[in-house]
Amino acid sequence: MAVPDASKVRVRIAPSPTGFAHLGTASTALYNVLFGRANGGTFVLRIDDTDVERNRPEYELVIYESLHWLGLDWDEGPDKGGPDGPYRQSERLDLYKEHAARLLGEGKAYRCYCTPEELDAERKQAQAEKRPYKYSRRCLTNPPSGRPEFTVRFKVPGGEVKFTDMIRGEMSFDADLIGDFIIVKSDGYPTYNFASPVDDAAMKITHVIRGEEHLSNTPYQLMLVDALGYTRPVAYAHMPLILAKDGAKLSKRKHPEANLALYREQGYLPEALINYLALLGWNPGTSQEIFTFDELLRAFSFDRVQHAGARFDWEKLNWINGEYIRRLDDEELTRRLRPFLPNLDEATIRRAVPALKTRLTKLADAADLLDYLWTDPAPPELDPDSVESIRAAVHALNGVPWEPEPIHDALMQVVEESGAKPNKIFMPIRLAVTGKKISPPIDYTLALLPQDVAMSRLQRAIGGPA
RNA sequence: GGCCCCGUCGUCUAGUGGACUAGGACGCAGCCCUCUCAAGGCUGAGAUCGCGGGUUCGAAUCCCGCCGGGGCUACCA
Repeated sequence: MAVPDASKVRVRIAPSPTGFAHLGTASTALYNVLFGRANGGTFVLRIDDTDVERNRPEYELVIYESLHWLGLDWDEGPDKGGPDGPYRQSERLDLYKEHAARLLGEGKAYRCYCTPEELDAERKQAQAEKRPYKYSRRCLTNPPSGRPEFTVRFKVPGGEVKFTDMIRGEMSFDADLIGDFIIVKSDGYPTYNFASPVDDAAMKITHVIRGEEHLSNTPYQLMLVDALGYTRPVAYAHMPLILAKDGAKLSKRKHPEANLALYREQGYLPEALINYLALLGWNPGTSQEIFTFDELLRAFSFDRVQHAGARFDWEKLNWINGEYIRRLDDEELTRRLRPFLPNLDEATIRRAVPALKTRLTKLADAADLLDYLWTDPAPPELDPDSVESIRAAVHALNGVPWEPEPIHDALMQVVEESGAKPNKIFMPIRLAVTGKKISPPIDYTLALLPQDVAMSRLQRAIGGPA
């Protein structure tokens, strides 16, 4: 979508450090970066830490790490600074207080002394009478006295609130249905719907790109923007939600796949995750599935973003990740595999890489495939034929140069002499050496092991020297 | 309950009134390749386009109603 005016595009994400970094944060960040970069804009990271109860400073670091890992770097943020800092809402309290005071002074907001219990009772009664709930405005006309604690409520002007959503088009909400809502909590902190538009305005955010859960928050925020005399953002974009397999919104509690750290631990490539996330809720209109970041940048546009939530699907992610792994050159795969194979030296990993490449859906799988290199498998139960096969193999392998090709030739000799199918000979060897029925081709499997180790495992399997 | 968003193969989706016997991808099944497992190649199954009414010569596409899912309705964001 074209940018309507000449002013510099500024986008932002505003995660809350209330738990591990969320998949949705990555997705929102991606779309912000895609739109921001394509329009030569600035990407701002703001930390929305106004929930004193749930905030934890260490989670802020987790957010940084996850975003860096994905390559979604920001231009301004708490750690980098920038012209519109500070970028942590907990450090901008004075700003919100000023704005609240202004609203109070102009009669656009008022103090509310109602207790949570009283509010709850109001709400319950409305529900019992089957009438839509709106705050009664008791404290606007007739506030109780002698109560030290108060919140600040915005006096909702009502009317129709319209705005442009780059995905859904022209939106319109009836603000007469919205009750006076709280903008400053009794602890002095602003609520989300107050701090967010104030900061977006102060930070000159031109395009607000966020999850769909904020669609109905937008009229709240726009009324505040208007009341404060700020100019509204040029446009919004409310992205479809990422749903869990069961169709529910991805929650940190119920769905482990919401945790961004999981993908790094499992060995998903950041570029593969990005690719998958881009395709969740957006499509290029062509059959292309694999994109470099630059291709994404060029292809992305909000008018091809889906309106409905999309379910997260491990299978598709696995396939994309496998595609990316297969496209890595051997050197690069070796490098990326290193943290996942702490028991192996780099040379061994490098030798294993060609066989690994087509067998990995994620890097962590490599350990399952190669663990026979650092752990002795239990000797297998073998029938007499298998014992015979291994005995013949031990003879044939004796003194053979320890490389896949000579090993292969020697073993094929055994196969031919036995007149049996190759599998009859190879499977017992595989079992004896790896303890598993599945491995890369037997010659590679053997060659990766030091010759003496391989030979002793074979001998042990047949109960002594051949 | 009220307001808002949404509804095409199991999943992600193409589709904007006739080229739709509804296309692609993942997954699934079969075959080929093959020492096992993958990767790769080929083939196939899989969608009464949520349901019911309209409009039209003609509807997945337009209109209405219903149903279903999700979001907001918090001193969470």
